[in-house]
Amino acid sequence: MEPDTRSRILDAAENLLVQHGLDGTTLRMITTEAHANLAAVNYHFGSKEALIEAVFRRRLTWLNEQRIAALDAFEAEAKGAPLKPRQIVESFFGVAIRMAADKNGGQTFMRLLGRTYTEPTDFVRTFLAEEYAEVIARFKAAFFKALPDVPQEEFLWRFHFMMGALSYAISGADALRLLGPVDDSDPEALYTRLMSFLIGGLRAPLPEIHSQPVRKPRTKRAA
Amino acid sequence: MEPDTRSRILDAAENLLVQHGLDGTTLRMITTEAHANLAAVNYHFGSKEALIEAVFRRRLTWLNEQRIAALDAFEAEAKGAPLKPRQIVESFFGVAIRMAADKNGGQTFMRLLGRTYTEPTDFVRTFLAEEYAEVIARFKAAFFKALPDVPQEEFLWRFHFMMGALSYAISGADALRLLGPVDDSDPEALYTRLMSFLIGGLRAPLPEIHSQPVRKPRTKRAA
DNA sequence: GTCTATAGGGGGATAGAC
DNA sequence: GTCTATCCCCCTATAGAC
Repeated sequence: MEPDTRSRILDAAENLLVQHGLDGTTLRMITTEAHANLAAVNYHFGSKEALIEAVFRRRLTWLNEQRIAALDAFEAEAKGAPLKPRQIVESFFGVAIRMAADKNGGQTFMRLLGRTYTEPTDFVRTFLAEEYAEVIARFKAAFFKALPDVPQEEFLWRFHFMMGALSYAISGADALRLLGPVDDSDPEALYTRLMSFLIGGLRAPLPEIHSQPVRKPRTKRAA
Repeated sequence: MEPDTRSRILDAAENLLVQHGLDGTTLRMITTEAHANLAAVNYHFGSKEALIEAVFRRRLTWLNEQRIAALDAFEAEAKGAPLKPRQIVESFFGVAIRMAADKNGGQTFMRLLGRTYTEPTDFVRTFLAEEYAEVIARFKAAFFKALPDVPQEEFLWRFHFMMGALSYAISGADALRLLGPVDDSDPEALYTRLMSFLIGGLRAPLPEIHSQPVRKPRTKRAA
């Protein structure tokens, strides 16, 4: 058992949030599992929302630092030349998959993070945007430099699709089991599989988008 | 406004569920938005869970019928020959993207479906498994026939990753906006982009998985 | 079929003793 | 820092009038 109440509450909240979601997890569930008193949450964190924010920040800050460190290392090695797409993908998604393989909470946390992107809760989105601002800027720049032939908008979509694949790779094990019996116990295999898929998607032939060539002229608004 | 109370409740529930999740949506919110009485939900559906199930089944049954119809059409045309991967992907994911472009509820529903896969609520998973059983069997068979060189386990993972990309394509618009300003208003462009990405991922070079070569002998269970 | 009213339980937050 | 006790709110579900 953790030494201090605060840490025990964070761990319990992480575990319960991934199972029951933000609204489905109650302070009573959390304090019971943490062997703490109900009032302890408000004493240590101030409110349920503040506790949830602390759960995310605890590991997300570290994750994004790792991502930037990985990118820094590749860029130092490249001495100003563009990175290979594989290196950028590795820096962003590889680090995440490796964290997801860490039984010491990382696994739980990454599942929580994965399901949170599709749950648009306002206060969560606000601090996620904060936490991600720097890492997103760095990776966009690296990708644009590495793939100058890919239109920026196209790349943003592909990055988004890649996030979806990552999310399911980590937190969609239940959906996966809908498909049939599979072995999801080997993180190394998962890493290899996902990287292969992501790079295949990223480097797919560019589609021709026959979109409206120009934004439609602004007409009177419909009622 | 819809003619009957029952339909109004279903529509209101769909809208609210996608925004607030299963636990975050209350019967009061639903009946208020539907201009119905609080007791109407229990009269028409029996319980909150039964209402949620009705919301899913109303459109999911139709969606999966469309998927199977699309596959049937391609298979009739192929006269027993394996389909092209592109045709199978089109049948499964193309139909979904097209439903997601339908403003008449399909859009909302597909976003709801996308976020539900990563929310493992027991009673939802139960009826989703039911609704998907047939379509999954059909598509697995078609894929295995089309790509006999891809190991089945590898394919299941790729299918799973593709589901993740689809989910984000449809319901992750908020996460996408974290990345920067993008135009997500053109469903045709989204369709083209996603298909290109999915097929790139599906046809990526097979990774070498250095997993434990044989299932470990069954040892005594740990405590 | 639709309403009002209410039962019965559980939620987050806090006051105040220790 | 940690506890008990409690406030006040909102939840789902249902009984019973219309």
